[in-house]
Amino acid sequence: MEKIKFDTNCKDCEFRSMVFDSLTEDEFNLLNSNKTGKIFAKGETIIEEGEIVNEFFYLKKGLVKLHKIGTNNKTHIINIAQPNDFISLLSVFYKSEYEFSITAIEESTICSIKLDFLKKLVIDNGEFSISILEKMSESYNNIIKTRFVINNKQLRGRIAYIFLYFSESIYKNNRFELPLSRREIGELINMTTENVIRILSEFRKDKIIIIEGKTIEIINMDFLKKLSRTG
Amino acid sequence: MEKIKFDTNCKDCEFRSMVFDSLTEDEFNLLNSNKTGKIFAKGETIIEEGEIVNEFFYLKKGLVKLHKIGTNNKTHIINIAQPNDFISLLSVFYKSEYEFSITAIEESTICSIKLDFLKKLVIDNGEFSISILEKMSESYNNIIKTRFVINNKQLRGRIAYIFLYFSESIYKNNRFELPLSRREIGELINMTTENVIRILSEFRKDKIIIIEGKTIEIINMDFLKKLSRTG
DNA sequence: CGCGGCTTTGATGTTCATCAAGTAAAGTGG
DNA sequence: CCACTTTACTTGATGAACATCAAAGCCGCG
Repeated sequence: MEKIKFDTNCKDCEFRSMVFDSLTEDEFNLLNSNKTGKIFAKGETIIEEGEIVNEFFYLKKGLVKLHKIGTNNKTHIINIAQPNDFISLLSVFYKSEYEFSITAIEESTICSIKLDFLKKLVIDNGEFSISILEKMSESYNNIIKTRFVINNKQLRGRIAYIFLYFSESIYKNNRFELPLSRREIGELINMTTENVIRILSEFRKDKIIIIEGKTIEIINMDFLKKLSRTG
Repeated sequence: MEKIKFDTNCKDCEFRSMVFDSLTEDEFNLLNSNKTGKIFAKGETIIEEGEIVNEFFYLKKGLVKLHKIGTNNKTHIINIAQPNDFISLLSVFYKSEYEFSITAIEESTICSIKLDFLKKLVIDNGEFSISILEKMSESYNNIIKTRFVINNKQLRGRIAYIFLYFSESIYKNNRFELPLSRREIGELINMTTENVIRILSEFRKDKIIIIEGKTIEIINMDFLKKLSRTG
């Protein structure tokens, strides 16, 4: 089945101001005709690890996870990407194959540009190169820093950290719907499903959060913040 | 005390073929006059976390560690960089301050280029931009992959992995001198000093390695490889 | 309506960090 | 160059944190 194509003019896209602003009028029009927009349903695979890189993707709307199967045959989630993230930046310039799989965890709109065209833009337009370098550094740095922070915490601290992340960085709300299953949360912050659930129950009993299935409401924000800081 | 300056013509540098090859004759001559070479002794700090970024460093010779203090106040080594690595690439295009400290773990020759000049090269020369993007992707990818692999192993597997890394990737020899103390090895692969020592003793007793102070010789390579694979 | 995946709780065992204490090695100052 | 201090290395004992195993309820979906 053909994917639903999403069609719009890049002029209306918030991305323009972020990176593509340095493009000339001509380049911008070319970009417009070289891009494709697609909508992926929750759970749908966008990129499979090992696929040949010939397009460059960015996330316009929705939420996706980057993941990879470890040597122990268990899936690990490396990162959650939000709108405006360049989700395939991590492989594009280095490898001919994607290093990670990418899957939608909410309905997501993905725009893609042919890699050759992107490279041409980089070669032709110096300001644009700098923008891409900055954006790429930022993405990579965030991933490294986040992994670093998570690994420095024990389980309770990791749950606190990730809940604050959802609340503050993604949903900007004390109450939000978890886009991940308990198992996926474990995959994201390196712990077993059982322990995710156990700590959730503990937090519920201690009146730090209210749980209604996938909906989480943070009640004692201070406690979570303290826990996230100290580990 | 002024640092020893190391002076040579970039024409003779192996780097040229790697990245700077795409520069024009003029740009290359400018590079030559904009670069400085310095020699750092073992243990000497090259960059301190938080310092302002205004130079771009690459490692011509030697071995350095990238490290950072975690929330638990313990030092963690993020990466070991080898000759030809662009050791400050990770912060240059994103932040105005370095994210990590960098310290020489062997006598190291570091070449540096003023950041403004590097940015000018990127803007002016499209092919060079692509080289930098590729090199940067590679560095970041390696770090993420290595951290991923290490965290998927238990202690014995981590030691096996890191010894194979020293033996195969750095020293190309079954016998090598460890550039890190036992504590630093722990900082690199996330374990306590005591457990590093314990597992070293265990490997010695099981005739997998011979230890003479800092010198390690791998005897049972197959065992180490198997251990490194399975965890 | 039955099957598989997700969730939950409890019991058990393993892995690893922490604590303690001692030896060896490497700087440091008189 | 020697006494002194500090840092690195080593081993053992203990306990905490966490994974694993087991069992059962729940829900959605074909």
